[in-house]
Amino acid sequence: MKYSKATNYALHTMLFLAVATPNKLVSVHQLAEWQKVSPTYLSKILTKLVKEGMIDSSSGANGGYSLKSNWEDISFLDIIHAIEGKSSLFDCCLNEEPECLIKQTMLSAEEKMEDELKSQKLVELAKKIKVDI
Amino acid sequence: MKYSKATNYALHTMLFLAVATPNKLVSVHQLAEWQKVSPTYLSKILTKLVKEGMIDSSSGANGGYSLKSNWEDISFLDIIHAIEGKSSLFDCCLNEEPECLIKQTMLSAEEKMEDELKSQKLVELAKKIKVDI
DNA sequence: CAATTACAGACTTTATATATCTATAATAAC
DNA sequence: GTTATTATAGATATATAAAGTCTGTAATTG
Ligand code: SF4
Ligand code: SF4
Repeated sequence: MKYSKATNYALHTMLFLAVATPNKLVSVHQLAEWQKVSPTYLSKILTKLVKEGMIDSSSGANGGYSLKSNWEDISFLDIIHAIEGKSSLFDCCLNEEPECLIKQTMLSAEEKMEDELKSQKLVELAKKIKVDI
Repeated sequence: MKYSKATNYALHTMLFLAVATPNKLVSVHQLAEWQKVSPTYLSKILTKLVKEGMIDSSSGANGGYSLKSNWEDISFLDIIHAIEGKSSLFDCCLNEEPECLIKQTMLSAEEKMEDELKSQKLVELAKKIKVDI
């Protein structure tokens, strides 16, 4: 069980947009070159973020991607959910038996991780990095 | 990102051993039939648990698997680690940059989940289930 | 010895992640 | 309006890992 590389690319891209160029448009070409990944593949990933309403895109010359105006609300969990989906990490055969203790335990542990990821806002990381620089 | 079915089988098996027959030997045949999974596949999984010192096995007629004497210390995390391995869920290209904020955030969230899984002991679940019955 | 059970390794199958290729649509610059 | 630039979509391909099978071996019991 691992986070996918796609999630990794999404997190890095979002932090890049937040730190380096909070307003300007950045092309997938730049982002892909920086992360050493193919532009078409990264494009697929970024399109998911667009559909989740986290970033804007514009076609044409000097087009690219930019954070949406409400970007300061975005958490790590939002980004991860956009790429990995929102279903539980624990799949059991039948999702009947709501009071099953195994399921409860696994879900509650997962919730602890999600709570932490939800509390980590992109904007806070971006601020810290800017101070470092 | 999902927990593997193997982890699911391991958790179910351990709880079965803890609840139903804390002392007696149970064959993989029984365990596999109960979980509707092939015996040879389940056998592979249980061998991992043997190697991690969580259960004992004995060959020969009337052989099978049983919990080890120290089984009351076993947590969910122990079982999961035995099957999924102990490496982090978050893999980034170079594991340099120890102060990287993305990595720190992901690892600390994962730690929250692991802390919860570590606090959930098999024996406590077994007790609750026995009371229910 | 014969039956039963765990263990080991090679192998196959299936599923998913990762990546590529090609074509289309939108926009800006000229 | 034409051309260059950029995002989007869908089909396809490759790589990797999970899931499961098959076969043979070792250990134990009776
Ligand atoms: S017993 Fe619980 S964990 Fe297992 S399959 Fe049923 S609901 Fe899921
Ligand atoms: S920047 Fe941080 S998260 Fe990204 S690859 Fe480097 S260490 Fe890993």
